[in-house]
Amino acid sequence: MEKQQYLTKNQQIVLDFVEKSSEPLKAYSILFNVQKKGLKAPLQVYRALDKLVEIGKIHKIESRNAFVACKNSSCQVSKATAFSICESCEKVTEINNSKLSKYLSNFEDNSGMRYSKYNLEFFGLCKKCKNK
Amino acid sequence: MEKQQYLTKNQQIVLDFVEKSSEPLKAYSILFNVQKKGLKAPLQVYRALDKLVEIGKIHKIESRNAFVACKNSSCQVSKATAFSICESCEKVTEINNSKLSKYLSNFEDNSGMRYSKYNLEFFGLCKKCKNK
DNA sequence: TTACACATTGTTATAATATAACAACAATTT
DNA sequence: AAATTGTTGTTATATTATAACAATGTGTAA
Repeated sequence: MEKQQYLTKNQQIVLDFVEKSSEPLKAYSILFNVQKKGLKAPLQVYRALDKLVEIGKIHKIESRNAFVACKNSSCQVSKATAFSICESCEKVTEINNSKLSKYLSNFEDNSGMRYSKYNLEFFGLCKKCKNK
Repeated sequence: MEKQQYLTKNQQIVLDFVEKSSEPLKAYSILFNVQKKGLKAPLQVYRALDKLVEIGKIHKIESRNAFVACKNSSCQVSKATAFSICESCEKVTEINNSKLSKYLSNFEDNSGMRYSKYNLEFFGLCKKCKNK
């Protein structure tokens, strides 16, 4: 088989659902919601998510074990991600800041390691929650 | 009770064990290893870990669900953490780079959110694994 | 010093997150 | 068609983490 260019049915179903959501979704919440579409088992969802994360259509919010669709249409691969997370309302936003991504993509320390990927999560209070 | 200044017995046992390790430890691996010291249940370990993470003695590697002792003796609170992770051998190192931490601690985007905390994980191949 | 508040503990049970293993099926290449 | 490889469905199970609650400890203040 050639390198995959189209999404499989399950991947498309999962992606569609995640893209519709305004907030990060848990795997089992996705599962519950796509069961009517035929995905009955956790593995079907996890496999779709794995692939979607790999190709950058979906990002995993590691600190929350949750998944969001990538808002950045040019994002082909999930190799440089940054998010802001409100610790009160749990609102998550993908940060799209070229200065930041340039800074981090070029970051080198004295370990001799060259980094091919990073994930950054910022925490704080969003505007709304700050004013409560 | 006053704000805690000393670690409880369970917290000390868990911290001692994690500090001895050269690699990140999983909660259940910690549990298994401290059972002879009297911590029998997962919750006892998780509670100790929670507190130790809160006070900055231990950091959680979110992408690995694993815990490492903080190598930075001045780290009182776990609010600005950065790690390098080798995707081949899984070696994890805490990055201690004042430029980086200054840059990230002062980072602001246009969301109106001020960040009080961040966690950054870099991925790549360490020196050893690169030369294999 | 007794009583109160409150944090910590131990314990059992269970929830939530994620993967192993394998047989069946589908698509592509040889 | 045979070989190869990837995807699917399925069952079972592993791994990670928390709920609930009674018991115990510890500092503070009446």
